[in-house]
Amino acid sequence: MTVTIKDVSKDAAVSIKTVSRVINNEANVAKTTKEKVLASVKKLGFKPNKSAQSLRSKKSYMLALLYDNPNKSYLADVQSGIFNACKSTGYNLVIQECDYKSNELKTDIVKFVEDFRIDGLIVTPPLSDMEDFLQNLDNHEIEYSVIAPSTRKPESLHVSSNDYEAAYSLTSEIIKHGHKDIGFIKGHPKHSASHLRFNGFVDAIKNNGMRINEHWIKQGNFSFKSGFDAGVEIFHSEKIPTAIFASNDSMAAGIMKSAQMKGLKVPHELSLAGFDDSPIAHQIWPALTTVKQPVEKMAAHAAKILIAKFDGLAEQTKSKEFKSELIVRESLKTL
Amino acid sequence: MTVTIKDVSKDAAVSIKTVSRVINNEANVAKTTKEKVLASVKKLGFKPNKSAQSLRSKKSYMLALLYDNPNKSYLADVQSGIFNACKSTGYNLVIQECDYKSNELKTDIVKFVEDFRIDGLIVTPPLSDMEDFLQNLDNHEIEYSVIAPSTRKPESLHVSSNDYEAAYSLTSEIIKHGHKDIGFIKGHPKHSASHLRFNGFVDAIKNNGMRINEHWIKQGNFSFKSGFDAGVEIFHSEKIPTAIFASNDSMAAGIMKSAQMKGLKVPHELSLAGFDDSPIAHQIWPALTTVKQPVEKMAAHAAKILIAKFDGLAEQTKSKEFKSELIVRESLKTL
DNA sequence: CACCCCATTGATATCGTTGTCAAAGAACAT
DNA sequence: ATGTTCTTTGACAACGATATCAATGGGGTG
Repeated sequence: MTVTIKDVSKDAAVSIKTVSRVINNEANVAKTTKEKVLASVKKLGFKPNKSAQSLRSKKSYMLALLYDNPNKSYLADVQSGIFNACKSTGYNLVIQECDYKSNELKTDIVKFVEDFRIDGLIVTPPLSDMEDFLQNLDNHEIEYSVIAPSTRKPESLHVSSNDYEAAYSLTSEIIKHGHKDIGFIKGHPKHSASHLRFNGFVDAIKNNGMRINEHWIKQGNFSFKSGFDAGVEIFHSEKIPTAIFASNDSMAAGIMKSAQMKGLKVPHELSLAGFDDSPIAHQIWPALTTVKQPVEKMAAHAAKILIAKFDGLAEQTKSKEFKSELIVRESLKTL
Repeated sequence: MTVTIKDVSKDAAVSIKTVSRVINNEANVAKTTKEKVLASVKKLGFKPNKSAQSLRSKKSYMLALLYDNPNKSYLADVQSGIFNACKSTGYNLVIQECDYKSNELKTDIVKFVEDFRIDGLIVTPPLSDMEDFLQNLDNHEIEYSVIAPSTRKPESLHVSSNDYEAAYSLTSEIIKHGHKDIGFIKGHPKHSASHLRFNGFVDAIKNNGMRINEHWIKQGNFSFKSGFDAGVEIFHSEKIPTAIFASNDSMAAGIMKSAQMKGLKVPHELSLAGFDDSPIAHQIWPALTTVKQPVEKMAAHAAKILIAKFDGLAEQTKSKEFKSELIVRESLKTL
């Protein structure tokens, strides 16, 4: 038989309400009572029944992760971070794929939250960049935590990364290696990270007294293929850059493929840099110079602050910016 | 306010028990009554409260996915398949990472299942190959469905793939391309797929009247690095093969890296083949010849048969073998 | 000492379902 | 017509927690 709150109350010789108070860490329980109850809980191996708690307290103890088509390793890292944060909190995670282009997205998600009684959402790019989508959640009083949003009110829950600074310093690093002709592949235009990374690149170029060559700036969408296509275009032109900075690793890998097909040797004739430190970055040769973001930690924090808010731990409900790490690998060569 | 079974019963002018019968598809409800109730359910937009159902029926409606360190894209595919299968069934998924080497694994998982009242498990390699682990689940009357197990009793729930046949036909394909000197990198020894793939390779070689060169058979563990190391070893020897078949794509990519570092041109001087059709297979150049398994479909089926069993749908509770697809890409060249 | 206040505790109702069991009526056999 | 069985239905208890609200008692205040 499973142990219930009743068994504990009998063992500790208190009422079930007092046991409930103890396991919910409520105030106004005498220290001795609390200890007595905790001893019984431990002795009997009591675990509160989630369904009963949920039914009575009208909380589902479920978070949902909203995503639209990120790369699989990013998604896996995000999930893994959230799962770790949920562990031992009693919260669980469900995963919900979305279509950011859908007209019904807003209403679908509200319906989803209501149908499943989801307590809170964790929103990832590019949904995190859709101001009206987030506003709609606010209107329906749905709680959420955003990963890497473009702009957010200070009181909203969010985690961000220093994309601009990271792109700036990666660009500076490329320049330090002697490169003057540098191409750039932009990311998906709906992701705010795309713009931050591009701005970091542009400013680093300008602050080093160099100029942008528009022919070497291509629009991508974070996919391998878009990188490949951009590479084909660039290598087709008369003069080609000595280095290309792609807004993520998949696109950098795409460029590498197009370069190699063209017979261009990386890094001897072309240096490359990516962003994200995805698995592919070190599974190709030469390995990619890139920027590693603590995605897992960011996701964990996003979940943590959301749960902290539910549990009324105001002091732990702090949005935060995470620092990235520059990783220089073989694909970047000194000219 | 949310709509409850009581509201429906009032609207349909029946008892709550009858509504319950209808939404649970129980037998012995008159057709007209059923229609009446369903109309009210639809009209009011009633959704049963999971917590209440769960509390009363002692089912959690939660499945757990057990895994130990697969590659992220495999994990993502498995999850995605299961989530799709769960959709509209009312079941949810939690993800549980395991350490297959841990001594406490068996007891930990039993405890996990009991603590969280998990209804059933979906077990992936290499846990699916640990006969004693599965036996322990049987002993504790824990329901589960296994993905790609080595050997299973016919009455157990499992999905499998034709690893042996796929490896056999990929090897035959390599031979058809004129290769006689073929190396092989084995996968993780604890995964039954490793042995199936190796056996398929060996038999294809023998049935084509050729011989295995032991120097070109290396033990790997499915990781990129193990492939790279195996490549370094092989290319170090006097005579090198004209083709290498690695038991998965990561290792094939590792070999490609070691080949390229050695100055060996793929595929002109060395043909390569992998297995799994991971993203990396077509994100490197030349793209890998490989075998694609319908991982997502397999995982979905594993979940489906488990849920079908819970719901008493015996006829849908059928284990199944899935066929793989050979994908020939640039890394395999005719000699 | 009388009073009030606040901290602590418990009895009981309640959340929204499903399980139990019995009743009512239809159908069938004798 | 009567008894028996089967189908259909409902009243009410139960699942295991939290919420409400009242009771208790110790401590401080005038």
